[in-house]
Amino acid sequence: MTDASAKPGSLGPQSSGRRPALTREQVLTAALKIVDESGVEALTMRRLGQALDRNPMAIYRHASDKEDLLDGIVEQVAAELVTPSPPEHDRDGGGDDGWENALRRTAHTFRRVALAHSNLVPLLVTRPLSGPLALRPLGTLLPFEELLEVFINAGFDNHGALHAARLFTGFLYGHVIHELQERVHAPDETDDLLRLGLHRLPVTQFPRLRSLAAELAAYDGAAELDEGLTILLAGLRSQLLT
Amino acid sequence: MTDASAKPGSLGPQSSGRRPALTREQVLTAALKIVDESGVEALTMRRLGQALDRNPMAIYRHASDKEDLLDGIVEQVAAELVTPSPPEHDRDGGGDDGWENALRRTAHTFRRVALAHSNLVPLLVTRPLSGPLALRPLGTLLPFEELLEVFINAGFDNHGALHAARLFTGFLYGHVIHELQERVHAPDETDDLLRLGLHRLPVTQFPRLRSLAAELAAYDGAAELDEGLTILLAGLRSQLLT
DNA sequence: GGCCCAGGGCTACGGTGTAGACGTTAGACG
DNA sequence: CGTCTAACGTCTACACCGTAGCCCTGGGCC
Repeated sequence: MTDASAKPGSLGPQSSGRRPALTREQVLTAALKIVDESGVEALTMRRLGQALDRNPMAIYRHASDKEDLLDGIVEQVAAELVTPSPPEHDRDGGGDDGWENALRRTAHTFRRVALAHSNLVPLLVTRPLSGPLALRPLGTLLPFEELLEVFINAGFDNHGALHAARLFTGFLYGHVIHELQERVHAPDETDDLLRLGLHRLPVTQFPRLRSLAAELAAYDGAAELDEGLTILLAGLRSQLLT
Repeated sequence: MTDASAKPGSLGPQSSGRRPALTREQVLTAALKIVDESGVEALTMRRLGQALDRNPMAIYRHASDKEDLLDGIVEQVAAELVTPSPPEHDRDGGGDDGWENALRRTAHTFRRVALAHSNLVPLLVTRPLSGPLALRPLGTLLPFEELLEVFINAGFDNHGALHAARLFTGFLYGHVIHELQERVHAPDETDDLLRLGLHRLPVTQFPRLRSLAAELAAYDGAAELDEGLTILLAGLRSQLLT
């Protein structure tokens, strides 16, 4: 051990400095970067250690597990979803259909964030399944709490609000899943059928899908989200009036 | 066909008789069994080989990849979703709101199948993200094609049908994800707050969620699905009338 | 001073997916 | 009949994975 050649030092002068010490946030940010750039399967303890210029095992000081690491990433992204400004006192004014606009904004924010971290979407949607709701990282529950608030302020009772909130987040999940599936197959092909790869589908089994080539080609995520919102909000509104 | 009693002695180092040769379906069935019983993370090439009493490498003759294996499993479960009886000629009769009932049935079937393979749900929801729609295993597209059929017969135009089908499957995804999250934490505790683990949540941050303990405790999946359907169908119906 | 202990480094272990070469056989075809 | 071929199964080997366990170090505490 006398040989303290300090390994891949390559840093500044050997003598003094200990490096400034990692924080959980740095770890999570680096991990998220890897996922964003190269996909979930590229997120490896060794690669993450490399990105942090630390020994892979150092990570375990800030995340007990790889599972915990993934939870942390999701939680960090979930933080991008919480609305920064609590519209507290506008309840008196036009609180009439304000809740619908609030939901529209929430939906578009969710869409934007999800698309900005599209590689993370599988985790975002799937992590909640790893355990009962109340044991999930608190940060991931905050957006849901905010939704509940919106619905209750809109006039739903407890049961209705819980239900509406579930319906709404389910809708959001569904939307991004579908939108991410719309990746074009061969962008240089002119014919819609070919460009989307729909020619692969047997005509007899998939008459409907094949005939939708034009619609599929003209996909517009934001518009689709809005249309879905219109339908969903109509349903919720009718529920509220009874 | 599942009966594999054909195995002669199941031993005899290399006695003589050749075993009846594997089929892709057998491989997928065995894989699905492992997933159902022990979770996705337990599905390992070696373990699957063991379950099939074959060398792990034999699997690669029937699935090019582990990815392909997973796709195959999902496809097999998707086959449980296709409605066996095509109601062809009842189009004349009471085609009025028949489509709503059809959707209700579809939804409950989906729920039943998803809960029967709850360990597979993450894959079911997530696999579609692994590539463009038209490149997915055909079997997984069939339920979608059937949905399109329903909506078009109900009177939606191409665009509307595509949209409605996406909305509907997104709703189904969302529902099962939420339902699976309702696993009770400590079933022997009498107080709802404690039993659900909600006491973990800081009161100041989660007033709404905590106050919903009773509702959360009384969760009924089928009922929730029906309520969601009511809302969603109301929205779709109003869309159809315009 | 003495102590503690959080943060980081290193090695090592058991497990993973799968490439590649090799055997064996059932059936096609002359 | 013999020969060829393609499918199926086996084995070995490799690179990589998550992480248990132990050590060292330095700054804050009494």
